[in-house]
Amino acid sequence: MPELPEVEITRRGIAAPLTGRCVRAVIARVPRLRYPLPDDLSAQLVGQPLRDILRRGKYLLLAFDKGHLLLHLGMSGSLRVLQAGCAPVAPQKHDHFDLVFEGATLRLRDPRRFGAVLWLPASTTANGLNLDAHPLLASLGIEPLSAEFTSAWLYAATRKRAVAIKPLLMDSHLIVGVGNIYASESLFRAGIDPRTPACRISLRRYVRLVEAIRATLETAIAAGGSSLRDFTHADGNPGYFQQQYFVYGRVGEACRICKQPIRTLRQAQRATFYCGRCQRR
DNA sequence: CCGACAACCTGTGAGC
DNA sequence: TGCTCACAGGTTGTCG
Repeated sequence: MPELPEVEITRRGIAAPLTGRCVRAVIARVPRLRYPLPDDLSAQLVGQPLRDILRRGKYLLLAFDKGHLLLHLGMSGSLRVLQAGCAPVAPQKHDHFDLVFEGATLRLRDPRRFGAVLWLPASTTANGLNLDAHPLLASLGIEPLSAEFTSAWLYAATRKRAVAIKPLLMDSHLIVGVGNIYASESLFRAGIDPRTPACRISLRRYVRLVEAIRATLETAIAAGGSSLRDFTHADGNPGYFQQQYFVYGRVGEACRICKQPIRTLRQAQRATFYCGRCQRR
């Protein structure tokens, strides 16, 4: 499920009720997700107050004095907060991991188990601040909502890339957080055919693409922000939202701009959706 | 370095 | 109803 907007919405949704609370217990029900779960999490976390929750790409980083707990939601992961005051909620089949705080529990559900829970001790994160020292974070690309993400940067970064622009947008070593849905949506907004080789796109068109990526992500965050309260509902779904997509999942339906049917194709084994009239090479 | 592909895992919906 | 298949919002590792 989660691309950058969903992860950011999750971050905000769980930070509000959990920041400042102390960890009481760690409950791991399944020994491995994408990687084996660390076996000493209780020793590291119990008694520690949660200082902050950061996001880098699609990774969430729960900051404690002794290090960071890294969470990734993979394809199917979600987090929610169970308030201690409410009736206890029995863990379901795919509820693999609980972080029990004083007064509330953070619960990770992930049916496909492509997600991750890792412990990054402060000692290996170079004075506790430089998270980029961890191999999973070290090779991550630019944050698309940062000031550094500009058309000039993207143009320069793509001069020698013959690959089609759509799979390139999804390459987290170049840009983080843009997944299969928002890559298609951004290219539609920018009027660019998803098959266009990245090196053949002009600076002018990259100006439009960078604006489109920002608008797409920010619109999605804004749409999800209205459902933040769901993160603390006892049995609600954790704040993901129905959004009006321009092209994603709309094969055969009329383009919202020109009424031509939306088309689909496969790129890098992923479905791409686009409008053949509104988007050009 | 670049690009293409398989792999990880479970659930769901379509078609027979 | 039950089977099989294709596909699902991510990332890594391997190969040429």
